[in-house]
Amino acid sequence: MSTLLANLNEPQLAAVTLPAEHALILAGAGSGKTRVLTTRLAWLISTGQVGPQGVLAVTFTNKAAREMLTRLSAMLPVSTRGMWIGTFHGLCNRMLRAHHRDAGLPQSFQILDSQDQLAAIKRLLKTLNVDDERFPPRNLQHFINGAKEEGLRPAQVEAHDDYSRRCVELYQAYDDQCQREGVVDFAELLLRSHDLLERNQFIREHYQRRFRHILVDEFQDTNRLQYRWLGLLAGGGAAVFAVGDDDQSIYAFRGANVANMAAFEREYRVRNLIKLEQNYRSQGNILACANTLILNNRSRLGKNLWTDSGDGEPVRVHEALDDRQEAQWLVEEVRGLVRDGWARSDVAVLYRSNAQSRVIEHALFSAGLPYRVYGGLRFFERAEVKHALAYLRLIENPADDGAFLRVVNFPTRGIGARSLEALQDSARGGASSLFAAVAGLSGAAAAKLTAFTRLIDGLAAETRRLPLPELVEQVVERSGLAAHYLAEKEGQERLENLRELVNAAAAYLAEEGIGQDVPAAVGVAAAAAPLPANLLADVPEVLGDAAPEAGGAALPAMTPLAAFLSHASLEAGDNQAGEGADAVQLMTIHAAKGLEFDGVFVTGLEEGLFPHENAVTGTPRGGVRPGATDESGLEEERRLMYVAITRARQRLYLSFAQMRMLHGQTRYSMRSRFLDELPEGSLKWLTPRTQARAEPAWSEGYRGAWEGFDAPARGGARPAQGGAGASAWSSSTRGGAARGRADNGDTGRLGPHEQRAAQRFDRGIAYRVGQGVMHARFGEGVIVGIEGSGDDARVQVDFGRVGVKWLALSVAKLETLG
DNA sequence: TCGGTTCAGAGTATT
DNA sequence: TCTGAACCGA
Repeated sequence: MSTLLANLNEPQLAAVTLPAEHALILAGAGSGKTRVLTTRLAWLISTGQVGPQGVLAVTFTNKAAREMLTRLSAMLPVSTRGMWIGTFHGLCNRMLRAHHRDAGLPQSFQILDSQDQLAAIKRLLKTLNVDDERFPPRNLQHFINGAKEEGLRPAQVEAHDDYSRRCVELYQAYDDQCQREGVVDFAELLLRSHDLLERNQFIREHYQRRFRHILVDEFQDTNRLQYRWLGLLAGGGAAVFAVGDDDQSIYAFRGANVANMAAFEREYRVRNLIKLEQNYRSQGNILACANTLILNNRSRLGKNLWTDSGDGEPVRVHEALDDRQEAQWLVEEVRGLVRDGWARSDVAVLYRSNAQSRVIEHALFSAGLPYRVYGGLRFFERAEVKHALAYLRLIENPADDGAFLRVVNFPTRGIGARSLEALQDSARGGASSLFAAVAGLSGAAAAKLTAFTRLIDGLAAETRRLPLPELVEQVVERSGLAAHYLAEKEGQERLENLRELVNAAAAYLAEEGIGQDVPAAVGVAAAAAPLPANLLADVPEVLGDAAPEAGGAALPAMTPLAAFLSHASLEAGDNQAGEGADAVQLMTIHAAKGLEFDGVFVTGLEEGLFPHENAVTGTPRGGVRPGATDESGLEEERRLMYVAITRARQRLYLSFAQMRMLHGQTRYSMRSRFLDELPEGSLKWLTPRTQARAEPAWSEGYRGAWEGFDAPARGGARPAQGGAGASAWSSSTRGGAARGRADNGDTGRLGPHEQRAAQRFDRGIAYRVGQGVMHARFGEGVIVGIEGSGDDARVQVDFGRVGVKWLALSVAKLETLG
């Protein structure tokens, strides 16, 4: 015990040892959140307040769940097997497996990942002859998932017009299709589990009695449905211990509802609110930047990070001419760090959007610096792996039409579109699965299709006695997949991935504690083999309550194969590229959340990119509203910046470029407003700090500037679309009231940005960004930047094909146009 | 049925 | 500019 609680700081200790009541822990970045969570768990158990079976701990990612399990077993001499620690989806899956009948699901229902779901929707639209131009599958997927995450079944979705009525119909048809085929999507796992708890008093009370303590990680990321799910579980008096950080809420776009934190505090009458503000990760200047920046957000619960490790180095800021130069500079800095003895893997390069990685990769590659890009295709998402899984799914559940269509003609068996159309017609007529409909078919196509179903039947029968890894191996061989990739020129890697799938099956069994000698296709309980503890350990207990006389042997059990398939859906695996190597780490800021590095580069700090244009204008969410600003979107971007900054332990670089290739066109942007929200004293500019920022291109001011501006006849002279990133502080300075020439210093109700811009204007340069000009030698151009004043004044002009030039006004002869 | 061409779209993402 | 998906011809 003493070792368990040793070295906790005061608020950490207070949180860990709170009484069995609801609590909200506001855990700042790097404040030891995971430690508090796991130590709380360990403390509750080791003090005998609750047994390992009496707690439920839920996370968002498998990684976080694994970490919690690992740390917990290091702290406690207790087997974590069978404990309810996992992701929302994993735990819901577990619950649905245990009560599949009550949940209205077949014993071995399969889980659709996003890819599968989209395919299912496309298939549905085709079957129903729906115009997929009017109802794009992606939109429908979004609509369906959105509804489910709000806890809404089709009947409960409000539809006020024909279009949304049709969407609701399609939602219903999609759910029917899933039900027919015995599959559930990710959102359905949660919703089904929620509905089960809500409707079935017996099951609900069982779990309410069982879980006395509910611990939730990353509470700021919960959506409404997850909040309600927790509510049902906690309804019997469990103590909810919610840990989160509203300042790190960066997933609103995928349904996260930060308001759940405030709602929790209110609805659960939380009396224990603890803030963890001591940061053990970053040095002072870095924290000062984070703290000062986030003060610009209005909607916060409020928190201020501190450290006792000193100021450390200043935060370095670099301005580059363009994206390539930014990357080049970065490469030089990294080289310097490596020379100084840094490991490359201690350095991370962060960016707002994936597209930005290309230029950086190019520069790193050219310099021979090893790097690793996070994200991308993961193991179980690979085409060849999905193909193999589709065969396995058919063995487990022949009604899975999605799996059927995926592999019926892969490798090719001469089964073309026409045969499949005939089959689909027949299946529709008989309301049966495609697999079942094959039997009723006649003609030339029938023979080939029958050969396919025989293959599957044969595999199912002959592999029934085999342990899972051997089953997988057999399927890879006899499906023809192995031969197919062997014959393919570039099939080597795919073949290796298929071999890896066999290993993954073996590893899965080992992890779940299922004996390797258990036949894969035979129900685990029926075979009297050890239960896959994580999946079924509590079933007897549940059924024991329901029907004390029912013995465990009568249990409907899931096969190791079915269990492995759901594992494959729920955990997509890593993208293995370059793992373990000493390489510079490249990733989006989103992907960096939760990680930390000695050195961090945050790149592309430009208006339009970061904060991202769409977030600021509220597009496409909420429709295109040019010129509008979206405060909540901007605040989320700022939190993203906060996350980025707080990844760094020791050294932080912030960089931006004056122009950047975007969508094939050169874009000019102002530096990000976030840079101007950092405390000057904590920064060190590596390049001269230029003057004021202007309003971003898409703002009110942008339109003001371009109105009345006649684009030069030669299209090339006009900056690329949205190009006058540096446009128009001239008009925006007056809050958009009077347009045109800025001629006074009325800065009364202006924000800091506008004020600075207005001051700049007072210095009396008669040019403005966005202004068309004519140069004797370079021709027509557009001003994209202004610097200095008086005799030192320079303007940056885009002359289209001629290029972008800085011109000193005292030297260059410019004529204004328009 | 494959392979080339064309076209649109290009923000962040876990399960 | 670059990518992925859809489409058409052999």
